[in-house]
Amino acid sequence: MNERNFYITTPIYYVNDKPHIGHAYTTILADVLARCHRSLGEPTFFLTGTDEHGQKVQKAAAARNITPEAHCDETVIRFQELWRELGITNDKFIRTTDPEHKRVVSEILRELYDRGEIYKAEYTGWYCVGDERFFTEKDLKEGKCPECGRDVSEIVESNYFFKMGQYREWLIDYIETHPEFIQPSFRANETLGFLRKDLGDLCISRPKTRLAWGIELPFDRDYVCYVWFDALINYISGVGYRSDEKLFEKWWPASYHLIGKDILTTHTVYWPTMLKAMGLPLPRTIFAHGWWLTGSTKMSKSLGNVINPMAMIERCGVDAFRYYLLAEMSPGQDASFTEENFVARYNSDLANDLGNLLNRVVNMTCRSAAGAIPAPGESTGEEQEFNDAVSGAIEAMTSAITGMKLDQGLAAVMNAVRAGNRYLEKTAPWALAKKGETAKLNTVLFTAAEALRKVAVLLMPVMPSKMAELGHALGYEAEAFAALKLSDLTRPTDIAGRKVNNLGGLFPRIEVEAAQASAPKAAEEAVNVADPVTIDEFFRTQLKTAKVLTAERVQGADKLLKLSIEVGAETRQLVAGIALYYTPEAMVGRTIVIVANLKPAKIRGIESQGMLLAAKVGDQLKLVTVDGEIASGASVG
RNA sequence: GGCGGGUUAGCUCAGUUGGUUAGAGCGUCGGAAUCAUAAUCCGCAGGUCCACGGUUCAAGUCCGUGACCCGCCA
Repeated sequence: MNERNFYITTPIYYVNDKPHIGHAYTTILADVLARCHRSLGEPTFFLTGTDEHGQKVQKAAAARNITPEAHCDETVIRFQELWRELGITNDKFIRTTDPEHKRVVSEILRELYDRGEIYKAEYTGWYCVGDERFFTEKDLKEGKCPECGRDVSEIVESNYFFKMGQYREWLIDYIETHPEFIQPSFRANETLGFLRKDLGDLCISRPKTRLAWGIELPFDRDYVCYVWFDALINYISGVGYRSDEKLFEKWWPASYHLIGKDILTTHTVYWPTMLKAMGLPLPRTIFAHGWWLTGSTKMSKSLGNVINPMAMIERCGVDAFRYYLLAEMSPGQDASFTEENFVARYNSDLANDLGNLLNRVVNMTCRSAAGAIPAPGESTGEEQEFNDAVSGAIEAMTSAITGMKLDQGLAAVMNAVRAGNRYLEKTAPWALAKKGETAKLNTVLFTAAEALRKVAVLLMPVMPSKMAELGHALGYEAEAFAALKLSDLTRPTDIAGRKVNNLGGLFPRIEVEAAQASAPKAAEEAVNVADPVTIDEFFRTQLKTAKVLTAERVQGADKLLKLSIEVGAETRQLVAGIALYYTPEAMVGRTIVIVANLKPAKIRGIESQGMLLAAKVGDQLKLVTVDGEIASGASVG
């Protein structure tokens, strides 16, 4: 491998999973690093993809009554579309169902088997029929299934094992002598801790009777290859191992395997020993990043607090999302994702500092320099100070890329941007224009514009399309600007004389009023428990769901809406005092909750056959509704 | 229970091999300015650097003990 070639991978994601912020973060981080290294002029290869075999896919496909292949073909699109949306520039998307990958896995299995690295053994385990899962003695909790607590049955099964244990000493030594191999270093410690206990052999098969959806073992057609042995090989099959040796020579060993900390052991123990057995060199660095947390809880599907990346993008744009993820997490540590935090950082860094600086420069150039960036006059200490901050940012960003500290690099860039705003305050070009000090004015406008150009190049890997817009604002053709590299920043600039374009706000501020309204203070009224109702009393009130068919304002009453609603088979009329909070149009089609056995009453001469439920605090009112689709007339309680 | 890491301004965190008044960003407050997305700039806010003990001329920075938190493993 050429030292200057950069090959980076993400894990291959389980195709049956729904993409979430964890997938998005790893992939964006890999993308930014890939773009950075391209920007440094290094040949770069970026691989991502999907892991498509296994029980869950088999089950999901069966449930849909389609083949696993068809299921994968459909679900893989979710990842591919998201990556397109996020501007991911992977050079290849590998799927473990690719014929090429399957052939390579099969060949490797055959070779290792022939060389005695893989053997067959019988072992006893426990099977939970309900979960359809196999457990070892150690997994069990008090003799029961650790997942569901039900009884398990003992079964004897034969499987194939990879002789992983024999490489224990070698791997310990390798990790100890290669501090860059596992990053951050405390993850290397964890791996060593794991290795200090005994290291067993790795079960790499499943009998087809239990799992049919997988790569068949070439030496025993009754078995398929199990999970990791199949999946990990993507890192080499994706760059031509056993299919295009020249390509493989070019890229292997990988510069980085980016992973989440949950799959540390598989990557720092299974994978290196597999490579050792194959006689291949190990990747230079396996980097495990942390989790995104909401509050202090791990993001996970089962906890239902997953932030949908797509939803965030709609709100703020892809580039800002990418910037936030990179600026906020110091790689390796966990980080919290909160909307408040996101808005604060967006407004502060992108809107107030960077976007505003660009706007100031463009506006003044239009007003005081006929819309073209002027050639500079003489420089003074003020220019020097600002330029130093920009140079510092270039230096910091460059070393941040190789040191995997992009958050720090971005901080240095923002520091330069702030220096830019400071520079304008000090030199006050608006005052220079009034006084007619053209030479100094030209110097200031030029210096600021040129600094922005450099900043844009530094931020391009993180925010490619926004920085393209910035380039356009400074009068560059899109393609020419996108082609600018970090390594070009030492060359003389060609910015003087360019016609600027007023974009009218590169990063519009996100106003927080909406966010505040959606998170009102808790009601202060205390609940009176001194006089409780019995359950029978409570159920004298019949609550039912109802669907709003029509809605109109009541003449002469600005607070009232007249609704016709469907309650099961019957249609009723209802008058509700919600007109200040809901328009008639907003009501139609909604499912609401009503008191169905309320004594009818006349309101403004109109009979109301029931009452709808709503929550009220202060000057806010929200309808009580149900969590999803349900027929009208359903009882609530 | 074993191993490892953490506890620094209201919040999020930096603090190299121990050494002058412990830093940044955000937030709060006061002021300036008006080219700009009510954005910007300046200033202030006095944090027992978890606690106790120790080493040292000198400790947030090394050692010990304890408390709390976290990670990996069992």
